[in-house]
Order: sequence, then structure tokens, then C-alpha cells
Amino acid sequence: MLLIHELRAHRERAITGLRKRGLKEAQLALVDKAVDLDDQRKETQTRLDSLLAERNQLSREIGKLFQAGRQDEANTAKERVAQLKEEAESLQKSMNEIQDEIESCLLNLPNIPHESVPAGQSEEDNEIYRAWQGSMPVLPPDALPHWELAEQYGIIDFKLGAFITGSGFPLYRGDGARLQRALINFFLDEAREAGYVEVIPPYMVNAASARATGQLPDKEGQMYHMEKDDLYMIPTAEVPLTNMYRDQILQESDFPVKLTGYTPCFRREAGSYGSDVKGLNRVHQFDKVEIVHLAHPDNSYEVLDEMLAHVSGLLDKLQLPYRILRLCGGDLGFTSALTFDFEVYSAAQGKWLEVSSVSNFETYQANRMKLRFKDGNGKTRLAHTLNGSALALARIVAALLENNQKEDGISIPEVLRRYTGIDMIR
RNA sequence: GGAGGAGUGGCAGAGCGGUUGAAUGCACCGGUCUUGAAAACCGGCAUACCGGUGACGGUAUCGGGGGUUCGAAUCCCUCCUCCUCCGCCA
Repeated sequence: MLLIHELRAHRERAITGLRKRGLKEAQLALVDKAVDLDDQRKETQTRLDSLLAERNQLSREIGKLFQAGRQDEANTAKERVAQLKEEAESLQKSMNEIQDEIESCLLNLPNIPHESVPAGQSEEDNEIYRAWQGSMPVLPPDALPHWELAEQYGIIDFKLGAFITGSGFPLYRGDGARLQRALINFFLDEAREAGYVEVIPPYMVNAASARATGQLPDKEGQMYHMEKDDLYMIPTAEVPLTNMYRDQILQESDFPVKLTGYTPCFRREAGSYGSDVKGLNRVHQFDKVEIVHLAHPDNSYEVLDEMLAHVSGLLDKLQLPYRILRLCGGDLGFTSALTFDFEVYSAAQGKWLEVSSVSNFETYQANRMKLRFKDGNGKTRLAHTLNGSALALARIVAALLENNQKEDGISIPEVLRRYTGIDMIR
């Protein structure tokens, strides 16, 4: 959530930034509306506060009058308080309405993009931040896409998953399951060695948590919701991990807070269709190791670089061709100020698949969840939150299968062999 | 799922209708003392908002929400969480 006093103080910067996202004028108008409403709020609060102050004052006097046995005077004062109370109630009501309206304006305003974010409408306009310099995999002439390899080697069963649950819920078995587990362990070990504290969080969260990281209200339809208990299946470990620090005030010396967690991720992917959804390209349940960083505002962009380097390192070790995109304004997530996507080349499909998204949210999430810290002067300030996939499994598996297929099987990357115990899937 | 108990500041823990935003202790910060440290002593130490250049003043918050009352941390209702016992169970 954007800060109202920032919008007030730097209106032009906010508007210019939001324009980069391609927001329509009607939505941009929310900025001015929020500030106007906040003016009203201040005025209302000033009046309300003075009414309440008078009420408190009188109440104290009534107490003394009663003790002194001066009933008549006390009763006169009571009448005055009753009158104040009525006025205060009506002011309180309009104050609440104004505040709800401000909140709804702010909830509908996305984060202001970082200055380096290129303008643009859609993914076509994303900037290639780092292109792949290395060689591309050379495939055998009869190379197959991963969904056919999966069937041929009996390692992923899409049909059975669909039978048990529904489409988009793959079932991994044998070496396929083993490969999943190997990747999870590899990613977690790498994260731990990079100083991230491993966490196993709950896989369902309440509405307050989903709101804090920004999944609610803007991604409501994308989460699985357990109506009976009003809980949401997590779409990413980002939600529970970041919420570990909701409503907290850290000490400056607590930074950096580095967390990692493996969780399954659940996404409804409502509205998806077409060839994008074939095989592992887009599924409702997938495994992911996430890294989360809580950082001091002064160095959060250095932290972002550090995270990019970490993710790059993973892909280098897996020997997968990848490129890094800097998302344009139109493709940028609602809550993010700057996002880099990692795409891996899945050779048999001839497609770049997104396997990681690394973002700095600056104070946007922190403001929603009231995640603060005390700076050197003892002042309370909002922290910056960052997170990234390191990495999302399903598509990594797709690329590994396709890129590493040989005449006699699928070779396992060197770094994974100590986890899989095998060097080929046959 | 059933029965009972409890939720107060960073922690511990008083208060149970009226200058209580909240005693006291611990922790923490500053000072005095000391060559230095400890001890002792003195002072400070919640969050958010409103008004004010500022000093400062005001309002709200004692798990969340609602109610009773001139006045609520204190009484009532409701929800949540934790603890104990019973039931069920990986």
C-alpha cells in the first residue's frame, strides 16, 4: 500500500511512475482523491478529538462532583456530555467512512515503479537485462517435448494427476519424484550456504496474511480458498515467510533478515489457456524454494543484486541456458517496484519459461503489514521487503528433461547427482 | 468436538468502574560515581494519528469487534488465540 503522505508530498512523481504502468486516467485520479479525502479526514479528526477531549474533561469533573455530593451540578454536566456524545458519534461515523474510502483508494493503487523500470504495455516490452551468452543445447534429431519424455520414461503422470484431482496437478513418480526431491534439497542447501535461514511455514494462511503481502484483494481469484475455515492455500512461500514479521518493529541491527523456505504452491490460474498450459508449463500445484529478504531501505537495491546473483548461480550450476528480463511497467506485479524475471530455455519446445521472479517491494508490503524498524536516531521507519524464487521447480524440470535428453536417456546435471543417486533417467 | 481457565507495555507482573497510558521488577538507553568495569544512585524508555516552526497540547489503543455507563484495562455479548482435562487421531 502506498503511503498517503508520500502521495501528498510527491504527487507528480507518483503520477509519472504510475503512468508507466499504463494506468488509466480514472485510476490515476485515485491519487488526488485519496489526498483530498485525507484532508477531510484530518479536519474531521481535529473536530472529533476536541469533542472527545471536552467529554473526557467533563466526565472527570462529574466524578468529582458526585464525590462532593453535588448531584445537581453533576446532572447538568451529564446532559452536556450526552449532547457531545451524539455529535461525536456522527463525526466518528463519517471519519470511519472517509478512512474506508481512503483505504479503498490505496488498495487499488499499485506500487510506484522504480525509475529504472522501462515503460511498456505487456511482456513484449520487457527489457532483456542479461541475454544468454553461452551455447544452446544440441538435441538429438528426434527430440521430444518434456510431456512426451515424461510419459516415455514414466516419471510424470499428468493423466493420473488429472484423474485423482484435476488437470494441472501432475503426479511425479519413480525417478521423476526423486528428481523433484533432489532439486528441492539442492536449492535449500544453496540458500542455506548463502546465509538464508530455512523455514517450513504453514501452507495455508488467513486473510490478514494474504492482505499483508498483497494477494488480497488484487489476486483473490487466483488463490484456492477454504471457505469453511476462511483460509487460503498459499500461492507462494512469500506469503507466510514475509508475514512472520507482520506488525513488528525490528532493530536496525536485525538486518538483513534472510529467510528461505520450500513449499508447494497452489494457483488457480483462472483464465489461462492455449499451448502455454501444456505439460509442466503452467500447473495448479508446483514446488518452489523461495528466498525472502527484509532489508534496510538504504541498501535494498544492493540486496536485490545479491539475490539476482544467487539465482544466477543456481542456474549456472544446473547448466541451463537462461536470460534475465527487467519487467516493464505494464508487466510489473501490482505490489512490486522492480522485478527481474529469469527465463530458462526449454529446447525441445523452443520456448523461454519463467522460472524465477525477483522483486523489491520497497515499503509497499511493509506498509500494509506494518513491518518497521528503529533507525539509528530511534525513529520508526518502514522496512523494505524483497523476495525471489530460487527456484520454481516445475518449469526447471521441463527444461532439464528437454535439454538433457540423449539417445539412451536423460542425463542428470552433475550438481544434482549426489541428491538423485543416479546420473541418468533411463 | 466437549468442559474449564487465561489473554495488560520488549519480558515478568499489579490494577478489576473515576487524574491509570497504566504500579513494581527485569531488560534496554543516557548521566553521576570509577583509571576502566561492576555495584549503587538519578533520569529516560509503547504505537498511531490530529494541532503547533517548536516547546508542547490533544485523541485513540490493556487479544479483535460490539454493548452498558457521564466515565471501561476494569461490567456484559461475541469472535480469536493460548493453557488444562476428556474424546478422536497422524
